[in-house]
Amino acid sequence: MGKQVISTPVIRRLPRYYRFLGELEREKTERISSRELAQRMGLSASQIRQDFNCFGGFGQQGYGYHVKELREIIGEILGVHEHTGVILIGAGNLGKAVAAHLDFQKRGCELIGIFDDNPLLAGTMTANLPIMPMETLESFCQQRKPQVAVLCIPKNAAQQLADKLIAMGICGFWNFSHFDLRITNPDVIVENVHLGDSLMTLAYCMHQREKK
Amino acid sequence: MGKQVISTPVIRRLPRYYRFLGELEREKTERISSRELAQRMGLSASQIRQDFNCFGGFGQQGYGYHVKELREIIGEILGVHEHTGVILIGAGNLGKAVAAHLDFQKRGCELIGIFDDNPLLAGTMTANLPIMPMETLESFCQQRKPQVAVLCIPKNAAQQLADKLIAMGICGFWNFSHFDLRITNPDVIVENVHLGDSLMTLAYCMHQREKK
DNA sequence: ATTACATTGTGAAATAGTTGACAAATAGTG
DNA sequence: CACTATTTGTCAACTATTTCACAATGTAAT
Repeated sequence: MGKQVISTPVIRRLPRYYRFLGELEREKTERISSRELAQRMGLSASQIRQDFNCFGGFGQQGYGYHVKELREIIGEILGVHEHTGVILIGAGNLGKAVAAHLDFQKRGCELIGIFDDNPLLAGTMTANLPIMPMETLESFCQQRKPQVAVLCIPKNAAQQLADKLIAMGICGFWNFSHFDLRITNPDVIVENVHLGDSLMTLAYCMHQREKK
Repeated sequence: MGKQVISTPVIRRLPRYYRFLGELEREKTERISSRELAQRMGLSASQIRQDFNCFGGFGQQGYGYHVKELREIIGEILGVHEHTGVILIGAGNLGKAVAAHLDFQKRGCELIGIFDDNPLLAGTMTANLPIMPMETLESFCQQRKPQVAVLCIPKNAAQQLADKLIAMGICGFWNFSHFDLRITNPDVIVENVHLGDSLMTLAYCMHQREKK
């Protein structure tokens, strides 16, 4: 059984499965069938079976899936027990909110440093970490070797900074700047969060709705 | 030429086209071919032509597209000149950041009210708006008739609040809570922003990368 | 143990989305 | 004006993704 490549749509559904299974676990549900889970998640049962089957299939015929076991397996696939080092750059409104709002540890990441070029912020605490000046970024990366950078910076600074960060050993970006990074190195992974695009999509749908 | 339905992937690309065309306009570029735009955006030229053609095609053979004109048309399609009323609920870290960080007006929306159930926040200003107590939400909706609610609240409060908001006339949600709303009414539009899922997807890709 | 029922895993069919190819049209040039 | 180089709009081919259908297998009840 050679290792097939998992398609992007499947990967993007995994965190959602993980979330729903967490809910079920909290509700003390021990088993669930693809049909029930499908109904709850608004998917088709066959899609769920197909998805799980990409990783080998962990159900039992005539029974369904063990909620706890299934959640653990998906957690393992997602790597929730990893400790990927993450730094966050730009401690403005959004940067602080991201640092404070998300539990990185539950998601296989560890936020180990926050940087901002505003000297007034240096030393203030966010998410139990002191905000550090940009001058210290390079030596920090040499010492601690973070792999992922969260970019919460204005769009005009993004590309230049990203290039520098790659030179410092960063190989993954969680990009909140309203800018699409041009990364030539195929080993560098970029996950964009374009909040503006998301809002515009909603606005489009709202205004289409009106027309009906 | 009957009006076909535009597929979701196409719609989701529109804001990105709009963004890139804005950049080109700022660079004083007057015309662009699908080939050049494709290269810049990392898409195929044929996809770009196909996408624009959903709305009728606004290029000129042998010339390409007028940047400014094209941007205006896409802006019109997206409804950037609309004034959809938006309220934001939950003025924590994330709520404040979203309110302050995004230019709603440029995207066809108008942020007209911010609400939070913490009485200590009542009256403090965010994004030029006073934070209002939740008790005033209903009368506010009756008067101002907002259509969209941004949910920046804990996941356990989300479903109940969403139901109430629908009863108050809200028909679109921009949902930042780590919870998938169960909305039965097909006329209500939900745009989820699951930051946690996005981070997990990145984490998955990072840890797959390692294995190679 | 036997039987009836439920539910998975899976290959095949159907649907959706992307890419390729080219005729038709226009721009630009001498 | 005639000719060449571009580039769109569009149909068809291709690829990816989802859904369907059902044999195989296990559960649960008697």
